[in-house]
Amino acid sequence: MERMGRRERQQYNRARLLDAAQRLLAQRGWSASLDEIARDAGLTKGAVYSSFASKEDILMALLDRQLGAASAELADSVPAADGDGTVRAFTALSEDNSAAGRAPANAEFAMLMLEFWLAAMRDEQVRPRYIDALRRTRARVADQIADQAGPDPETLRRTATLLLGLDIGLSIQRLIDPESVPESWYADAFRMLIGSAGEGADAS
Amino acid sequence: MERMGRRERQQYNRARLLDAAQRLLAQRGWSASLDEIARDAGLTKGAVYSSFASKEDILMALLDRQLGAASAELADSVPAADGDGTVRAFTALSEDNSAAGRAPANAEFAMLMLEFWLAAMRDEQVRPRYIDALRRTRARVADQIADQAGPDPETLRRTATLLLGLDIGLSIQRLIDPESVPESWYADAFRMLIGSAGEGADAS
DNA sequence: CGACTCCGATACTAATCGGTATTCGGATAC
DNA sequence: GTATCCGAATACCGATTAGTATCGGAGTCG
Repeated sequence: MERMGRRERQQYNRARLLDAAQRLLAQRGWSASLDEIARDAGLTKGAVYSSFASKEDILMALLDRQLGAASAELADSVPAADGDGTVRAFTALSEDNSAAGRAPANAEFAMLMLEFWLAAMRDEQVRPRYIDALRRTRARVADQIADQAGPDPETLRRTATLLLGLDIGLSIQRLIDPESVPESWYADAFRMLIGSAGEGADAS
Repeated sequence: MERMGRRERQQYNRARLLDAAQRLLAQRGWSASLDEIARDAGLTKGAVYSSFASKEDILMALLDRQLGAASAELADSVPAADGDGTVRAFTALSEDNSAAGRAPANAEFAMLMLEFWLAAMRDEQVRPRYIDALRRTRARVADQIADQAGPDPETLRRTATLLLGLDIGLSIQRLIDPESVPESWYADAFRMLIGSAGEGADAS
C-alpha cells in the first residue's frame, strides 16, 4: 500500500469501483446491487455516492471507459490480418486471462457489451454514446483492412461492418456453445468476406 | 368475450401472461416486476403463481415458447433465398407490425433473444435450452440453403453458422443505428458467404 | 500545531419486490 | 339446487434496494 494524496486516492477508488461494476454488471446484470459493487471493490456505498451521482451514472461512466478502451485495444489486436489473426473487436482482450472461478475474460466482455446494447436500446440517454462507440469501432476495423479490401470507401465501410457483425454474431454462438463453432471459422469467414469484397456492389 | 371453461380459461390467461412477460422482459429487462407483468396482462399476481412456480419459471416457459416459435417461423421466412430474401432467423417476424409507441416488433424480438442469451450465460438451468434452440435454428438454416451451399455437410454447417452469425451481428448494429447499416448489406453478405462457400475449407 | 475540508463509513428510510397465506366466486359434479 | 373444487384476487410478510443524513478521521493549508 502506497501512501496517496486525497485526489489521487479518490481517483484510485473510483477506478476500483468501476472495475467491480464491470465484473458484477457483466455477471449479474443490472440487478447487481450497489452494496455488492462497493463490497467487491473493498469499499462501502458511501464511496459510491461520493464518486457517482446514481446507479445509472455508474453505467454511463463504465460505458465511456469500457468502449474507449475497446476501441484502443482494437488497434493492437489485428496483427497483420492474415489468415489466422482475423479482426477481433467484440472478442477483444481475448487472451483469456480469466480469474479462477469466474467466466473467461472475453465472455465477461461480451456480456457487458450486450448489457450496454440493451441499456442503449432502452435509454435514449445511453444510446448516442453506444452508437458513437460502434461507429468508431467500425472505423478502426476499416483502417485495419484498408489495404486488403479495396480502395472504394463505401465497400470498405461495408466490409468493416460485415466483419464486425460476424465477430459479434459468431461470438454469441461460440461463447455459449463452443463445440458447435470452431475457432477456425472466424478466419474462414474473414477470408470469404475479404476475398469477395467487391462483388456484391451494384450501383443503386 | 366468449364464455370459457375452467381449463380453457387458465390456458388463455397463461398465454396472456406470457405475452405480457415477452413485452416487459424485452423492454425493461429482468427487473420487470411480477406485478407489472400481471397488470399488463389484465390480471394480478395471484394469476401468475397459479400458472408459474416462480419468476424464473416464467422465463423458462417464455424461452420454450419463443424459441419454438422462432424455429417454426424460420421455415417460412426464406422464400427462395435469392438475392433479396436472405436468411432471417434472428430478425424473424420482421414484418414490423409494431404497436404504437413501443419498439418495433423485430427490435423487441432481438432484445428478448439477447436477454435470453445473457440468462443462459449466467444460469446453467437455462443454458442447455438456449443451446438447443440455437442448434435447431442453425439446422433449419442449413436445410434452407442446402441446395446452394454445396453437398459437404461440414461446409454446410459452417455456412449456416456464419449466416446466422451475420444476421445476429448485423441486426445488433442496425437496430440501434439503422443509417449506418443499410438493409441491402444483408443480401450482399448473403451472396458473399454463399458464393465462396467451399473456398476456405482446408483439411486440418 | 491547529483549524478546515472533504472523502468515505455508518445508520437510517421509504419504497419495492418475490413469495405465501387466505379468501372469494364462478364453474363443475351430482 | 346444493356441495365441492380450483383458479384468481386480496392481503400480507420478510428481505432487499437505491438513495439520504450524519459523523469520523485522515489529508490539507495557514
